[in-house]
Amino acid sequence: MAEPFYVTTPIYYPSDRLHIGHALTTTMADTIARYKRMRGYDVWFLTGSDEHGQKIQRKAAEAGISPQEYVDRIVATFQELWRQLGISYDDFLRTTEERHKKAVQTLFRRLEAQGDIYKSTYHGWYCTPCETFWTETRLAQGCCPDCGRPVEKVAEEGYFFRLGRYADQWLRFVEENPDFIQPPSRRNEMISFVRGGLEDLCISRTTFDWGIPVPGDPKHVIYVWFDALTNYISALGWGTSEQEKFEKYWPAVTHLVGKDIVRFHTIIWPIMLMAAGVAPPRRVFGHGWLMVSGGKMSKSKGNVVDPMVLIEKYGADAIRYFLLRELPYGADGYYTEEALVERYNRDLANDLGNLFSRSLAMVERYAGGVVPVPGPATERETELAAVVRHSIARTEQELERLDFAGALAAIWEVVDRANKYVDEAAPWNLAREKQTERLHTVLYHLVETLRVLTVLLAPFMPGLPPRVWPQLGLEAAPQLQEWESIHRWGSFPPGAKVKRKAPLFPRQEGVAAPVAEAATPASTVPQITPRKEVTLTEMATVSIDDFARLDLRVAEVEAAERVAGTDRLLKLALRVGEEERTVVAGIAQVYQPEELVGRQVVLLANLQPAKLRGITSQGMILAASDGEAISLLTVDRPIASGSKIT
RNA sequence: GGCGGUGUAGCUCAGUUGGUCAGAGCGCACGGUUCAUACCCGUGGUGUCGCAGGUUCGAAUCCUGCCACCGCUACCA
Repeated sequence: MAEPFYVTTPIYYPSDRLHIGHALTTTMADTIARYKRMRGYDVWFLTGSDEHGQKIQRKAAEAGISPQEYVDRIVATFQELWRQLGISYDDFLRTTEERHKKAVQTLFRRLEAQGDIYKSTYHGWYCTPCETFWTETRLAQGCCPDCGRPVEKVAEEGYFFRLGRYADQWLRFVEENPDFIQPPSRRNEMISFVRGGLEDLCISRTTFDWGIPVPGDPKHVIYVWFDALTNYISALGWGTSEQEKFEKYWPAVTHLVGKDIVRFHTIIWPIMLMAAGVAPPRRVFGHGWLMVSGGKMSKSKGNVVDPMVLIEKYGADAIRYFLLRELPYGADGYYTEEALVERYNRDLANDLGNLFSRSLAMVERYAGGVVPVPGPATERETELAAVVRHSIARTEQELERLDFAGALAAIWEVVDRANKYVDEAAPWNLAREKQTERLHTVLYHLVETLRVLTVLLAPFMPGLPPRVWPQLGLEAAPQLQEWESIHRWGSFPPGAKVKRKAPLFPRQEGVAAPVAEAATPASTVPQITPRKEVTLTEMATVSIDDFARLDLRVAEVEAAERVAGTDRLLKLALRVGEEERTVVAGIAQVYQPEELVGRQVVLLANLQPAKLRGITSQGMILAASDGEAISLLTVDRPIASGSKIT
């Protein structure tokens, strides 16, 4: 019986599109889910959407549609983002689903029947300009502590959950389970919060009706946290006649949440469960925020970063890598596009991608593309193997504690060591001196290192292995792609045919380097500087060899159509000699599809394929642009399709 | 206001119980190499370890005070 592992993200609120911060939590969850699957766990990965509440109701009304229709539309964008990011969730729970509503009502009835829920009146202080509730204790001379203006006393009839009754039980639980709340700094905060005394929690509202009705009192709807948190068990079938999933996966759960909602997950949620006689979750991890210019992302600050745009530009793997690499354990990280490009170029292009590139190039050049039989290992190989072994152990450790940045740092120990190994072993010298056995030993250890790296990186960058295995000639050897196999150093089968292809992560050129600011204070969030236009004089010169690396071809447009939902993109079917290519081009504002058919255009044929709007674009059509006008490059007189441009 | 935390090279940060603990990565400078995506490898400098006292043979590491910054302080998705 495989050990169960259940991982969840928060269910996101579909009042708006998701931003890069949501992608962070979900990417973390996906990475740990993929890792645990590779380790043989029986994994269940849940995400979803929290669809009730006043804000949704209001937004839907503004849009002139029903709340359900409104959330249906937004949730579709969620699911599209997760698809593009490669999120491998097993279930997507929507709180408007019957299965969820039933579970919430069952839980409500149960707690009410045992006296843990009662009807009373909610009192609080409300600052109308700030739209914020305050408790008595936090008021500054009876006024709003934020703006100093007077506050209003508000009272509303509501149902209350007896949180306070369980404070001691909670403290005992947390004491007996020191790893329950992570990181420890959050744990301490929560403990001191509970020690300060727990008040009962108001869990219903009467001011709107887009929600789950209170059983037997439909004037009230069940409010936010009682509704939302229950998703973690309603999705497993809790409280129904079909709750095998609940029995299997609960409470072996890891809840991943942002630091802003740690309290709800570590205090309210476990107490709801305790009251219901259900075991509390095993682990709640509160990660930091991804900060952007101006602090936390928010629509009003206008600093929201759309992950979809970044995925189109840099690829899902690169975005996942950045998100996972940039947040030190439990702390905040900082996003700027420059930081993203710098990470990308340094870690992915220069170090990792280039290691694959140079290694495979040498196997092709010095061994005819066939992985050779290694000779006896020397101290160099022993040391390389030791670094690999250490890195694997550390990666596993860091992943268990959800330190993704630490795990990636551990993996890069191998990347760095392997690059150094190439330099020390200098295969080009061995080839020149005809030290064939030694040369074969080095090449073998290089490809074995690439294999291990690919397995290690699979949970982080799921798009990588499918691109790498064919290059290593291992696409038909699934057992060598498994996690367990990397514990057996030297498993790479000699005789495999490698096939070097385009760089895995081509360098991102043309984005302005970060402006060197003198002594930026540590507390200052880096500013996002607009992308700089590169002028002629600023471009570095290239050699004729650099130019020769571009495979430019004449292609004929066979068909063209607009890409639905965009106003700039055209999908083109091209004939390049004998070959057919699909290319997406951003020229729809200037060119009509029908005027392009039959024309000859210039194609950059060996550009790394990219997905645009879900369509894989296999190359790029060249065009001139002065910022507004666009003019396609074409040939001066007709010539055979597929002709090379030199 | 209350509770907790942080302050170490230009930047981001490691530094268990006090004695090679003054470090890593990035950036910068110089050198090497040519397999590779102008990439990789090596070498190097800078720090009064927030400030001021104290304990100790000895403190970045313990104690006190001060300064600065951050987190939590309930019904907000």
